[in-house]
Amino acid sequence: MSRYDPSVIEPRWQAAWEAAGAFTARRDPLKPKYYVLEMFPYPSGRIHMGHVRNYTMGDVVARYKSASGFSVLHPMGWDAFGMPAENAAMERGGHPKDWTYGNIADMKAQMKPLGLSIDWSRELATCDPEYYGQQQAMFIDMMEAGLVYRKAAVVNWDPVDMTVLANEQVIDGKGWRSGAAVERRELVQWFFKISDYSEELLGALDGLTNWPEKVRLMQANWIGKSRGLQFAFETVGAPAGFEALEVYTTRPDTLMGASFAAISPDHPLARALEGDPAVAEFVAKCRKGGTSAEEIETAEKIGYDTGIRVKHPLDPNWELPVWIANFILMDYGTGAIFGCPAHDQRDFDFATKYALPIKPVFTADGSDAALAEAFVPMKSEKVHYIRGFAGEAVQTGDEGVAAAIAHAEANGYGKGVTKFRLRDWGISRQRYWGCPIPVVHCPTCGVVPEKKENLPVELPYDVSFDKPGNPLDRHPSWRDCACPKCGAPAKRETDTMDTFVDSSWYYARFTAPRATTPTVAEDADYWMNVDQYIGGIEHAILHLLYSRFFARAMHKTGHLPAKAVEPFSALFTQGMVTHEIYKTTDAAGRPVYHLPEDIIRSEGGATLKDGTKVEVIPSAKMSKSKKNVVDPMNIIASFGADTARWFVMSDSPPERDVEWTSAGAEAAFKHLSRVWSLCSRIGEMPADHKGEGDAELARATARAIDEVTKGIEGFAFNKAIASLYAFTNTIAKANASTPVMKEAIRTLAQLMSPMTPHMAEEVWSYQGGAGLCAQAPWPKADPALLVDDTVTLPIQINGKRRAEISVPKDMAAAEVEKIALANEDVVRFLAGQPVKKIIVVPGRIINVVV
RNA sequence: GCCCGAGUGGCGGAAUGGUAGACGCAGCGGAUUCAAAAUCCGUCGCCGCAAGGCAUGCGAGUUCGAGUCUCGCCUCGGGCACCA
Repeated sequence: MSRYDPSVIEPRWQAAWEAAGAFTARRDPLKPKYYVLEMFPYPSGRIHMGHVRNYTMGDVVARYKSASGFSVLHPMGWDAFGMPAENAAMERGGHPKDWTYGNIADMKAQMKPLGLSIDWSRELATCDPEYYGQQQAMFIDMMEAGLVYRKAAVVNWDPVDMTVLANEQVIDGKGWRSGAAVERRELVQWFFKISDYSEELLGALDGLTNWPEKVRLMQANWIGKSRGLQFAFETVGAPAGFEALEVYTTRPDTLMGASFAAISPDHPLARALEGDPAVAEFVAKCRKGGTSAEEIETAEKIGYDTGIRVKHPLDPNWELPVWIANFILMDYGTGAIFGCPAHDQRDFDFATKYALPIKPVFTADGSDAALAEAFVPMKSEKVHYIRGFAGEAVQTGDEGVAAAIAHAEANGYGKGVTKFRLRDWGISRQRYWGCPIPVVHCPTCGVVPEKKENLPVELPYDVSFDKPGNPLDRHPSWRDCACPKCGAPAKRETDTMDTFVDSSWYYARFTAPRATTPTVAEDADYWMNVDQYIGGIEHAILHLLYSRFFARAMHKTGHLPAKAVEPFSALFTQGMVTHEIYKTTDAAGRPVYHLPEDIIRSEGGATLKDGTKVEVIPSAKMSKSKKNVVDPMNIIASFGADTARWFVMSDSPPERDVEWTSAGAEAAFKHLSRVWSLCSRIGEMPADHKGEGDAELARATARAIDEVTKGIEGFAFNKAIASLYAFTNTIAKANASTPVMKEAIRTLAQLMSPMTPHMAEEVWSYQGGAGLCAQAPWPKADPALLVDDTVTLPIQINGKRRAEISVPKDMAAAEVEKIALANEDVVRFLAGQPVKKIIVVPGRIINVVV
């Protein structure tokens, strides 16, 4: 065995795996199945360290499960539609399709050297007509199932990307991709009725016990269930048709503290009043105040008194003014509220500004003093109701709310309703590079779904990107078609689908990626669900919630079995790969960032190669703009894939961020080299070498198997790797006979194989392992070797460790006590004091209390 | 503001309520070398010559025993948000 040279061994073993078809997923009735999936990448053209970490984690699980006797499905695909392709076409010319498929080829070529155990025969790209045609078929099924509808809606319009964004895609009032300030526009849009499933999507979160608690909580908050009271105020002086004003409140117990009613500037009543120039002016002012968090945060609460009044439901003689207010949202509740300044800070600020009454409903102690700020205790807290109208005078907010709803229902002025924050999913995008919505607009029949035999509705290739907007609208002939119903000339829909639709079912498609239907029952039944899904926390809400909805829709339309409505049985969200940032400033004082490879790191500082001092900024997510990126290809070229894989899995727990350091990468390489030379040394040992350490090494081997197995099972890869370091050191120092040494190093190879599969194969074959290491069964630890005959027990005196003794594992507590008290250190520390109590925890510890 | 999560050596991090700091990095000492790199061996929380003392953000509490459990604070990170 020569020097460790990954550039030689890695391609060799990759070829061997491919020749053996080692990773081809097969439905095997004799084996349990295991489906492991990492969130598929967007084909940007380059892989980054985050990909390496993500796919290595999945690969560790896949290889481990495969060795453990499972029939494993571990596929890979491309989330290939979306705007970067169009942006590239606009910026650099060329065609989105060519750009995308070119990137896929590039990225695949970069992923292959990582030696991932992926079944590439199942590869798919969402921009393949073979894929999106099936998506169109499901869209039509969902239309028939009543899960799709059109409506005119005020949408978030991204003026740069010239497209509509889902609410979920608006971040701080800006488009999530372009970063442009979002405007409001009204368009007719296609929607999925995800809100039909609000209750179910919320309730089913409880069953997702193998999901991070954090993600479940984020989804629950997003769905946002609330219980409250809806009732109508009778209006006085309102225009015709507005005799009643519906309001919704989650605090009906504060009804006696009402001091005004307020409506959103988008409320129909506000619109009806816009004939008044003063109202029109005020409403326009409200709409201008953009939606960015910064603006909202600093925006002053403003209101306009309409002069209309409403009658309090509990006292017809009590009238409240109706204001239009900028802080009332039209799309939550009914777009109208009653304000209770005493118990809501916003209402308090508003009332203070416009001199409206502030009357407490409840207080902490039953007094009725004037308030300096709103009193908003937890609903679970008990308070004294001084203007309550339902239930006990002293009760919790929750009880007060329940009593108020009961009171309203009993007296017929309102009813308890449950509302959700979750809104329907608008999927229309005015873009070219997406899945065409398969419907036709017919002058006589209206909106008609395309016939399934005409699918896929394929994107035309001959389009231009010289103007903003949707190229499909401008295409000379693509829109022209025959009405699927009456055959008359008609026009195609030009909206394409949100790319989140594409990623909402790809996991199901992987079970039968070439089928002529979206899924195949036997395949879906065998492979679903995804047993382990791995990806970034950034998809905690959107992608995962949409997928959960889509799986339900696919079940309803017959494309997935009932057991697959929660498609991801276990979810793991991995942390990012971070790196230090290196900064200098140019003559004009602007920051200049430098790539890690241009930096010379020395003790206490860093310089450029010409000696210029560089400022080192603490580790942050790798980003092109900060230039703190390490190209996986460079790492593979200098150290090999196994080193990159080993490093990203070591040190940090997988859910936490890992900092990439060149020292760490070199350390990983050094360790692999050490394993390599250890393997050589053992290979050169004479076959008849005898040593004294056989039993000891056998025990260490068993312990390593046990620890690494537990580490992988528990997603504690860093701990598995720590055990492997320790085991390597043990073997290196061991003096055992040749067969035991060989057994140990072969076991080491197997235990390392999920992380460093190429090195593992090389060691395995060199030490006479049968077949491929990748196909060898996972080693089992002999339970008898996991327990030691003697144990070392620390002895504490009053909780402080003072001595330790070594006793046989099964020694009776009384006997242990005797030995402990006779120990010379113990005697010395006790100094004759009487022992009050002695606690012996078998196999763990002894504590002497004086 | 609300909801989560986390604070352990110089650093990344280990630790079913039971010997705090596994494993790795960096550091230090040594071997090898003409020398260096590489490699190997040893050492490595802080104070102290030592005995020993002090140490898991801070302060209490529960316990024979607390990094771990409870309560109150502080700091940092993440998510949500004029959501009625």
